[in-house]
This record gives sequence, structure tokens and C-alpha cells, in this order.
Amino acid sequence: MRADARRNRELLLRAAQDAFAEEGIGVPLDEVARRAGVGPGTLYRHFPTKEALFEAVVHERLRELAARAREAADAADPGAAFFGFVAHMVREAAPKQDLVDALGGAGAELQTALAATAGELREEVGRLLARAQRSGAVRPDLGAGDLMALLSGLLHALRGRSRDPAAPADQEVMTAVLCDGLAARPGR
Amino acid sequence: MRADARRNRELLLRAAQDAFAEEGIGVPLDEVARRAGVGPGTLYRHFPTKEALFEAVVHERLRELAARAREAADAADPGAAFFGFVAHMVREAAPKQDLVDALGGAGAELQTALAATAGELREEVGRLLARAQRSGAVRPDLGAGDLMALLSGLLHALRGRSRDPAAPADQEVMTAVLCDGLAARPGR
Amino acid sequence: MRADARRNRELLLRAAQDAFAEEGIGVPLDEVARRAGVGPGTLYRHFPTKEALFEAVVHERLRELAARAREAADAADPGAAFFGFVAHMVREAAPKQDLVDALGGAGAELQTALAATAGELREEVGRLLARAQRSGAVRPDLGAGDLMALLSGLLHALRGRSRDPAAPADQEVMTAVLCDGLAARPGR
Amino acid sequence: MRADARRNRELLLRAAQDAFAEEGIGVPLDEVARRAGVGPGTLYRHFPTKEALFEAVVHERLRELAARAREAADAADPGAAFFGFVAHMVREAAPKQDLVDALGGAGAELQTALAATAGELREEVGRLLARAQRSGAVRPDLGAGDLMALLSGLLHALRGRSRDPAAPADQEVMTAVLCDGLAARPGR
DNA sequence: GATGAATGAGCATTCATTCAT
DNA sequence: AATGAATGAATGCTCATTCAT
Repeated sequence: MRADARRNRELLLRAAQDAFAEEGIGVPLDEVARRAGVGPGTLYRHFPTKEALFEAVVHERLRELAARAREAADAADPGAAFFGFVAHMVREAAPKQDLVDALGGAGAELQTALAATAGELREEVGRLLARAQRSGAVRPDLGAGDLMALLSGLLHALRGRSRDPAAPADQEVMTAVLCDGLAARPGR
Repeated sequence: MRADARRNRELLLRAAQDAFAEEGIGVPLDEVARRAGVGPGTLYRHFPTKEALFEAVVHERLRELAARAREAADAADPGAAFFGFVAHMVREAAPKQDLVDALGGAGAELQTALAATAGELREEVGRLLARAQRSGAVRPDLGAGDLMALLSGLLHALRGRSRDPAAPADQEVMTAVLCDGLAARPGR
Repeated sequence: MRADARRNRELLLRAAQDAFAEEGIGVPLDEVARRAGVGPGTLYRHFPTKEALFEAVVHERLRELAARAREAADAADPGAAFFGFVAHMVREAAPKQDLVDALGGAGAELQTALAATAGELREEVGRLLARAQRSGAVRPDLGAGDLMALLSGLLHALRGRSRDPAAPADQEVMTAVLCDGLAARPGR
Repeated sequence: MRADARRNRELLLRAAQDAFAEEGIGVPLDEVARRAGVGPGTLYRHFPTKEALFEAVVHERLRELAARAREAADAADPGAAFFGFVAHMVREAAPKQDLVDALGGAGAELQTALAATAGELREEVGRLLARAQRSGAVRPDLGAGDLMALLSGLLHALRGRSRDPAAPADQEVMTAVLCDGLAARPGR
């Protein structure tokens, strides 16, 4: 691949990251191309469909999250590792509309293409989860799929609220609610 | 109103309920009309804009939920009333993509028209919440806006999962996580 | 024809007169029906197409103008009769958008259907004109068609101006310009 | 700008000129595109709204007329310059339905966007007019707005007549009537 | 390879006309 | 005969995708 081609690919990915983060999957591709400073044709040379671009962006983000989960897998305190990762993931993903869209499953086609990467993240998170459950920090009746769904839901909730001035919502409190709900309850 | 008009209005509302429930606000009006077995002009006669139709559908659903919340307001046990309503709301609203869209605030314009009804629901829910908080059943650091957002998020999560066969998620467990997170924690 | 049918026909014509006068041929028929207090179906019972209704309205107006021209045909002073009629016609027709549309020939189909009545008016006006020309009051190089066109143009001009606050125009002056232009010029 | 783009822009403008000239602002954009041999999207690329296209066409025509008026402003004989311009304008604009629409003020929105250019023309014409009035060639009781309205009306009249074979009208005579009406009358 | 112009299917909405009630 | 609901073709505009330059 020529140097300028590689550079354009980078520019496009960066622009797409920003655009998708701000507006979700709804952004016109022309705007992505404009942000990247290239023509839409160039975009299509690198990414044959809009979904391919979207997937590329989300793929990268999912892998970053998966990597982070992997790092946390060896931490001394399984419970702290798990809840630390949850907090990290919420913090990182909340402002990325595309992740919210992707994790929430907007459009069934996305799922198939992203399934592998999403599965990878789910596996890593599942490992963290299982370890935390074995250590007694997290409720035992929870599958990795449930957890991913709950995270996706929280992200969605945070997205919606950031636009609605009439109903103020507190990211800290909402995350705390989720974490408390995930925690094992001593009395039970 | 003439019999055929009422019938078609019913058909349209029903078709719109189904279509919006399945696909959210994104469904083409022509498809709603097609599902109802009428022409697009007929749809227009009954609902002058797409938003009017969407609002009619969501309005009804929001009012049902608000009514249910009002009923619960006088129950003997404030905590049980609150958690019972949360479970009811999740059960009812989960398969309705439109409610998820509306509660999640997809598109600022919707909000203005539905704000009144959504606000009504929030108020009723807020009353249940406050009472449950005073009774010590629900954590005190939670606003009505937070709660609505969390519910909206959970609904979104459930919607997304219902389409994703690869990542099974359990509505019961997820609702339990939310409810446990909402509950006051004795030890704190 | 039943009494109520005749009455509805009257109501419709009256409503159409008003609506067409105010908005020209562009008014939706539903609005005409609404103004008349009847259903659109009733409108169609009496007038099989929109154009038929339009023609009925314009027909009546043209006949009134023709009658007025006929009255003026015997006046003592041919010049005064002619210019008096011109002023009358401008005064009457200026606020009737439909007449402006019809005389201006908006839509070729109209012309065919209204041709007979418009021709009748043209004939009467032509008689006034010829008499005034013979008396030396009006320039001789003017045909009845020219005159009708000029009148239609003046009406159009007055219509446009009444909407444009940036370019004030004076109906009196404009009519005077036309009349002076029509008058025979002594020096020639 | 690329060669093909410029070519298509030219084709579109030309097609729009013809279509607007023949049918006024009422032509469907799809027909303009069809005439130009391009898709509707291409039209949109060059002219983002229908009004933008209309304005582009009319703008050009108005500017040509304004330029012509400016040229005439320094002529030796103010009266001849004025009447010459009137004749020129009638000749040029008569077959252009769009100019008639624009000058006649069809639709208030047009006015805002074209107001500047139309105002420019009115100013230039007003200059010619004032000079001719000072020289005693043109009646003093006439504003620039009146003149523009009269011109617009004459154009409208000529348009209408060109479609009506039953009522022959003579452009020369009609223009002469207007000009004579505009001229100062010695005897008054 | 890059560019950006062209494409055309698709959408919400309007309104003259028809037809069941 | 009246009613007003239903029809559906048409319009301006958008945007993912293709293709000439």
C-alpha cells in the first residue's frame, strides 16, 4: 500500500471516529470524508460500504476495551478489577455514540459483522466477571451477555440524558446504581 | 366520526404501534400505511405528520404507564409498590422500540411534543420513588431523572438483546440487577 | 333540482368567489368546500372538476363586466364611457385574483373553456373601444385584444404590488398611465 | 471546477432557463433535471434548493437588465435613454415567465432572496426614470415602484397573449401604449 | 490512487378526484 | 343527494453508492 493511501486511511478512520462518536451511525458519509479532507470516492476505496467503515471504527474501540479487560484480568483484587473495568468502560464509551449504537444492536446486520470482535470483548469481560463472581464480589446469577447488555443500556441512558435538559441525570449515581446492582448482596 | 373512519384510524394506530414497536421511529410512513391496508393519504388525514402519529402511539403508552404508576401510589408497602412498578414498566415497555426511542430522547423535536406526557410519567414515577425513599426501601441519592434514564437504558438493552441470538441475556436477571442497585443498602 | 341542492350550489359559488378572489386558482378545493360548509363530495356533485368551478366563478364575473360594458355603450360621451369602463374594470377586477389569473391566461386549458365568455367581454369592450376611437378619444392603432391584454397586465401589476411593501406602487397613478397611453395624442 | 461539472451546471442552468421561461416557477425540478439529462441529485448538488436554482436563473437575467440600464444612464438624451430601455426590457423579458413571476412577486419568499438583485434593477431604472423626469420627457407623478409594476404587468400581459391565439395582441402597440402613458403630457 | 460529480431509490407530505356510507 | 373518508400520483429533497476524470 502506498504511503499516501495508508495516510488517507488513517485520516478517514480518525474522522470517522470523531463523527461517529458525536452523531452515531447517522452521519452522512460525505461529512466523514469532508472531515478527513478527502473525497467520498477515497472513502469508498478504503471502506466498501458505510457499515464497513462503521465496523472498522467500532472494531478498534472494542479491541481497546478488550485489551483493557485483559490487563485487568491479573489484578490482585478480582472485585476491584471488575468494578474498575466497568467504570472505565462507562467512562470511555459513554461519549462514543457509535459504541452505544453498536452495543445496543442498532441494525441486525451490524451484529453479524461485529459479532467476532464484540464476542472477544464479551469473552474478556466474562473472564473478569467469572473471577469476580468466584471471589464473591459479584452476584453469581449473571451471565456475560447480561452484563454486556446492562452496560449497553447504561451507555444508552447516559447518551439520551446528555441531550435532555428537562430531566437532569447524574452519571456517577447511575453508574453506582449499576455497580451496586452487580455486587453480591451479603444478606442473600 | 364515521364507522369506516374510526375503523381505519384503529387500523392505522394498530399498524403504527406494531411498526414503531418493531422498528422505532425509523419506519417509513408508507409501510405503516401498507400494513394498515390504506393509502398514505389516509394516514395523513388521521395524522397530519409523522410525528403526530408517533406521538399518538407513544402518548397512549406513556399514559398507560403513568396511570399504572398512579395506581401504585397508594399501595400499603411503598417499597413493594415502587419495585413492582419498575418490573411492570420493564415488562410492558421492553418490546416497544418507540417507547425506547421516546424515553431515550431520539431527536429533540419529539421531546417538545411528548414532553408533557413524558413529564407526567416522570412525575408519577417520582412520587413513587420519593415515597419509597422516605420508607427506606430505595437509595436516597437518586433523582427521578436518573431513574427514568436507567429505565430507558434497561429497555434499550433488552431491545438490543432480543435481536442478538449470540449473546443471550436474561430479562429477569437484568431487571433484578437494576432493582438491587436501586435498593437502599443497609450496610452503607 | 331540489331546493337544498340549489342552495348548496349557491353557497359553493359564493365560497369559491371569495377563495379564488383571495388566493387565485391555487386554493385547495377542500378549503372552498370548508368555506361553503359542505363536503368536498358535494362540491364535485355540482362541479365535476376544479376547473369547472373556477370557470363558473370567472364566467359570472366576466358576464358582469360584459353587462357593464354593454350599459356604457349608449352613453352620450364615447370617450368618457370608455375610460369610465376601464376604471371600473380595474377597480372591480383588481382584488379578484381569479380574474387576473383567467385574463392572464394561467393554464392553456382555461382559455378554451372560458374563451366564449371572455370573447363576449372582448366584443363588448371592443364596441366601446371602437366608438371611442371613432370619436377621436382613443388612439386608433389599438385592437380589442391589445386592450384586454393591457388590462390583464395592469391587474397583474396591481396584484403583485399589493404584496410587496418594499416597492410601493400607486393604483391611481398606474391606472392613469394606462389611460393616458390609451388616449389619442393630439400632437400625432 | 471539473469540466464535467461545469458542463452539467451549464446544462442545468440552460434547462432551467428554458423550463422557467416557459412555465414559470411551477416546473417540477425533476423535469428540469430530465431536460438537462441528469439525475435530480445532480441538480441538487449544484443548486441546493428549488429557490436557489430559480434565483440563479432570475438573478442572471435581472443583472443583465440592470447592466443595460446602467449603460443607458449616460446617454445624451435622457428621454430616449429611458424609453429605449423600456423597449429593450420588454423585448428581452417578455418571453421569460420566471422574470414575470419574480418581478410580479409570486411568493413572498422569493422576494427576500431576490430582493437585492431586484432592488438593484429598480435603482438603476429609478435613476433613468428620475433623469428622464427632470428632462421633462416623463410624467413627474411616477415612482420607480410604479414603473416596475407597470413593466411587470406588461410582461405578464404579453406572456398571456402569446398563448391565446383567439385574441391577437400586438407587442409593439402595447409597448407604445405604455410608453405614451409614461410620457409627460404637454397639455397638462 | 484520488477526486468529487452523478446517480437514483427513497421519504414525508399535498391535493384533485373517487366512492363507500 | 350529501357527506367526508380514501385514494394515489406527484413534489422537493437526502444520501449511500458508483464512475468518469
